[in-house]
Amino acid sequence: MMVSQSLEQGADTRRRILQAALSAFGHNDYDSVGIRRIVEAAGANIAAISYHFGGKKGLYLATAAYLAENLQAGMQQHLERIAAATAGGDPAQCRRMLSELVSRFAENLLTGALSDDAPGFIFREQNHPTDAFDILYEKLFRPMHETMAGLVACARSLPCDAEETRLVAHALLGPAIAFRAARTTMLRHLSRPVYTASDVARIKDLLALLTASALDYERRDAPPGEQP
Amino acid sequence: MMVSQSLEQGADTRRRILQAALSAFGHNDYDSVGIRRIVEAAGANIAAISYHFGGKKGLYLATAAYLAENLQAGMQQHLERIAAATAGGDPAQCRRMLSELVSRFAENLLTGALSDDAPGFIFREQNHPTDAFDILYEKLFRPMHETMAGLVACARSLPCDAEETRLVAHALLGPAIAFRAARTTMLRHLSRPVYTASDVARIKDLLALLTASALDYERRDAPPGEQP
DNA sequence: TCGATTAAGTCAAACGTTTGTTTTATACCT
DNA sequence: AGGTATAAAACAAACGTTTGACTTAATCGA
Repeated sequence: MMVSQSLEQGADTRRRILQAALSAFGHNDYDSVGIRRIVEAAGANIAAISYHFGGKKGLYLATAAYLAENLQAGMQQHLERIAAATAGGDPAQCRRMLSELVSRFAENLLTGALSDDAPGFIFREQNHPTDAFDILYEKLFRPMHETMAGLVACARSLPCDAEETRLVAHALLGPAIAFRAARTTMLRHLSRPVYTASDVARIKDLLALLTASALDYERRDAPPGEQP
Repeated sequence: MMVSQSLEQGADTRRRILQAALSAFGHNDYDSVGIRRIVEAAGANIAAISYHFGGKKGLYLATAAYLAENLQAGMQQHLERIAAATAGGDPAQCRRMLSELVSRFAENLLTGALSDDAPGFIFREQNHPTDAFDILYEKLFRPMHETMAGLVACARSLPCDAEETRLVAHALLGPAIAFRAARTTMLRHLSRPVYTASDVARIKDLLALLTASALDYERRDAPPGEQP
């Protein structure tokens, strides 16, 4: 246990501070969070922030990168699997995968390991973009959108980069976003303090159905039989 | 102009401060906004906040009430008209009104008079509810949700207070919310700095179609003819 | 292998600035 | 006179940052 104590001690402190910072910045605004509370929660010293991250702003950006990498790790496998399957080009399968992806996206937002800290960070960056937004966009939003757009394009026989494709892909993620971004409102509608496990299950199933049905927009007057 | 100068002067200062506070709290976090900047923008003195609102927290709550009243004023007419028509109980008409309401909701979020300031305020209260959330919920979220739930219940022949009804009503607002809450992301997807007028028009039309189509969830295998 | 040197990391203390709030004083109109 | 409103100044508290001393581990020359 004595080998390379100082070699890893710095990295450990860095990680503890990042974890504390993610929790703090996820639940409170940037200016509401004092670096004193962060280092206190991390069991470190105030000067550690200036030393390891160059200051509070540097810590914030490092936290964004830390968050992006952790979230990306939990999604990349699904996105890659879907991208591989999309190459086939079967619309029916793309519709199924779209429902599954939206459902899984909702689950990550509602019960994922980072579902407590990440949304607060992300939604703040949407309203008040800083340099952290670029990190989140490249590592999270863009890959997610590209995958969604690919599925929508396949399912609706549209060009991948068509404006309609992008709008639909974004809109289809809306319901899942709403259950997390407006969680407090939804919970008050349900007269409930938190989402229960069965709530999440019902939401997931409902979103899968709504997604599949919404994909048929502008086609409701078409013949009922399911053809490619 | 000389009558009751001091009687209205106080109210004027109050209103100017509220307007400046709404703009400030809508674009920046609570702790990022200094009361000195607010009174500077409002052309008032620092002590005016303590005098008129009892402090910064009192100003924030007053701003929430001010925002809620202004937003409510722009929606109540539509909600009342819809509520009156819903009493008829025609599912086909309810579906039409649902699409129209979602479309109008999106327009308010994207181009309304308060679309600059309000969303930032609202989304922050969703992530970090304070006493201001209760004000917003009672005056905005609950009436909107009740109307949506009523339309969904009528369109799908469900009880008004059924859990499914509430979930669907919330989910159907999701796409509109996504185009504003994740506006920065969507704009980057479109390689555009701001939504153009035609963007908003396309989004409105698309959301109306998606809403109508999504309402047919779990029924796609049913006979195509439209029956009550 | 020993002693000196360098670098990394942590720590308590103090820096100057800014925060929201309060106090004190001054006009203004009834 | 008396309440209303604004103004300037001062308040303690908290902010992010910096400083210099201290410990520890690794490196180097002899």
